[in-house]
Amino acid sequence: MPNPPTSHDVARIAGVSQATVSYALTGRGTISAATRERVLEVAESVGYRPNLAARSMRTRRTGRLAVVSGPTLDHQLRVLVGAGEIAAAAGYTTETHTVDGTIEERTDQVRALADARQHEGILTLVPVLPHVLTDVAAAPGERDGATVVVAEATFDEHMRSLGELADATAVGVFVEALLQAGHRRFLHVAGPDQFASARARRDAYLAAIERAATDPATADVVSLGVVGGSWSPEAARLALRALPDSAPPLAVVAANDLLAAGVLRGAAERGWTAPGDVVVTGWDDDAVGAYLTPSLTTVDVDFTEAGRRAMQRLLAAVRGDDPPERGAAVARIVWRESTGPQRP
Amino acid sequence: MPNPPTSHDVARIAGVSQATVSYALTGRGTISAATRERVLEVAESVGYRPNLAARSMRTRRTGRLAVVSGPTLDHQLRVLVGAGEIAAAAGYTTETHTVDGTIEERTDQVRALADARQHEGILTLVPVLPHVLTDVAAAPGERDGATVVVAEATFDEHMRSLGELADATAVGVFVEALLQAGHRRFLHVAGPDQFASARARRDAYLAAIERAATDPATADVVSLGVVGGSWSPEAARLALRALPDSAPPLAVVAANDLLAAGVLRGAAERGWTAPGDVVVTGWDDDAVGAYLTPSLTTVDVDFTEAGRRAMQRLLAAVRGDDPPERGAAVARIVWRESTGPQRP
DNA sequence: CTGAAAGCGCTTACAG
DNA sequence: CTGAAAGCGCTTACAG
Repeated sequence: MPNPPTSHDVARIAGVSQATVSYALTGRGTISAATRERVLEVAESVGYRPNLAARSMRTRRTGRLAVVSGPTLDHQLRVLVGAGEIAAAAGYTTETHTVDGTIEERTDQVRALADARQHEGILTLVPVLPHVLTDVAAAPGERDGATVVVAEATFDEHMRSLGELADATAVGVFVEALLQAGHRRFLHVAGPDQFASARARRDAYLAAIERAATDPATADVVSLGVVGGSWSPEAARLALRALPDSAPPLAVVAANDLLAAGVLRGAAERGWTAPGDVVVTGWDDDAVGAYLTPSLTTVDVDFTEAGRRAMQRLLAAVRGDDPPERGAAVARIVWRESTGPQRP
Repeated sequence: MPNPPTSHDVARIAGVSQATVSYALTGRGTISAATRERVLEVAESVGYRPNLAARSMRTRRTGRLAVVSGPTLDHQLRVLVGAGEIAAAAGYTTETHTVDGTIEERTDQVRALADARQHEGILTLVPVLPHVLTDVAAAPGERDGATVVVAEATFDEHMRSLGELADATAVGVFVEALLQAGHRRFLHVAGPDQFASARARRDAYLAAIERAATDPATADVVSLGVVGGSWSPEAARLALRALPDSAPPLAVVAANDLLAAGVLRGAAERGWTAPGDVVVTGWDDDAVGAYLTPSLTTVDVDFTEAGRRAMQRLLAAVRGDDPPERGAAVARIVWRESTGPQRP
């Protein structure tokens, strides 16, 4: 068969009109059960598949969603899996688009994708400026049929990030537990400032230290400051090397496991023991981290679940439904050797 | 504007027929430069975007490609980035689909995707049975307009895997270099058998040992066998724990960095030094691996480049061109501390 | 309950 | 060089 069968072919074979075939497949018109069954049988037997381009032209629905990610984040594949799962269950296909550059450039690229109107909705995993985002509070009718754009992480008016993956409350838990265990000298190895998650963890660290300083029981806390500013473990290693000999005993809160690994390496190179002279926490539950010596205390983030939730928010926006309620946190602390024997 | 402008709207404003607008945009018909320019100006000014569903219905081309991946492989995001880059440059959009299950189930899922005929081509990164793959040697005209399916990794008649990412020649280099450095006792920690790459590395290990045994200079080589069979570092750690006390000095070829980390941990737990009692090699150039103590000798795989090449093969097949020539290897050995001071 | 017909927005021979 | 017209394969009021 040179061309795939169309609804006309099915109609001819089933001895009905083409419209009847359409009704049988969409289940929309009024049609007798017997006719529907016969049509569906014929459709099945000839391997009929509706031409989605034609359907889309009539319905003005494309059934396509786009997920925008950055070029490098390893964990985003898991987010994509979760998002794709939910979208598929709702009858949508998802396409992945990669954007890069400054936040303005990324925003422009998302805007261009939305203007192409090929998708019913766009979920962006990379932060973009809020002006491209759809006002989900507005009635769907007021949206001009424009593509709905929803972000996993976005910025509030203070450029603080919002979104599941930017939740940094575990940092406060780390600091408090380490204070409880007797630690008083702290250091934060931060990620790059452009990353919402990195900023959130840094801010949470500074807030936790400030809280500790205010509490009479821990007023003798001292922060050696915030170092780093990239996801490079080399920067973390060098930061450790640059510390004064008097630094230990030291508690380091690293913005992720990679930086924590750099910290451990730097400490080892100076002959500092871990978790003796230096304790350290990471983030992401990197698979290798559990097999470091000492194994890494970290935050296990359920990226797949975060992807599912983000997609649920997008779907709700596309349909004009109320946004789903926020679920339980997707982050869970995993205590291991790098913070010493104490557990909260 | 309630609906986006169509070519009719542009035609009306520009004072030409709708067909002329189409010619101006596709650059296909015979049309005066002046008219074309005027039409393009109007199109630009009203923000005209061709309706791709309508275009697709006429041209029978969708401009869409699909990339099929598994649900878990972290590195595949980089492959996707490379593949998407090439596809976008060729004017295609790429969609990501995830399949799971046995090889038969995955094959069926790819088949269903192809049968839907929504894509001009499908690139599968997960191995599938060869019968879904398009015979790229056949003339495009003989393909019935069916969706072209190309695999990154596939199986030859001996179920050996083919494809950039299954190239395991670095294993032979590891074994030879370690033999040269005086090592004679070897162990392979294998990945899961379902993975083409894992099988390729295991086979390359066995072949290298056999070669060494044949060579008079290294005939005293002894392999303690092949252990493991999953990507779990825990399995690797336990494998080390299960070794006899007499195992060292031992050279371990692990199927990836994660397993190598498990090996190092297991060795440390037994009080074996690395790279003294035990040397180990990994694979993938995991970011944390470089900061382990000892840092991990590994294989840096350019996943993005592998993705680019795979997509180039798909595009060639879609267009009916000859497949592109195989480029230089995408894998590069990175020697670090875990194999000791010797370098080949 | 079923069918004839219009129309979604394009591309492309064909006529002028 | 330009336009009128057909048609890609659907969905959906509307008439019977």
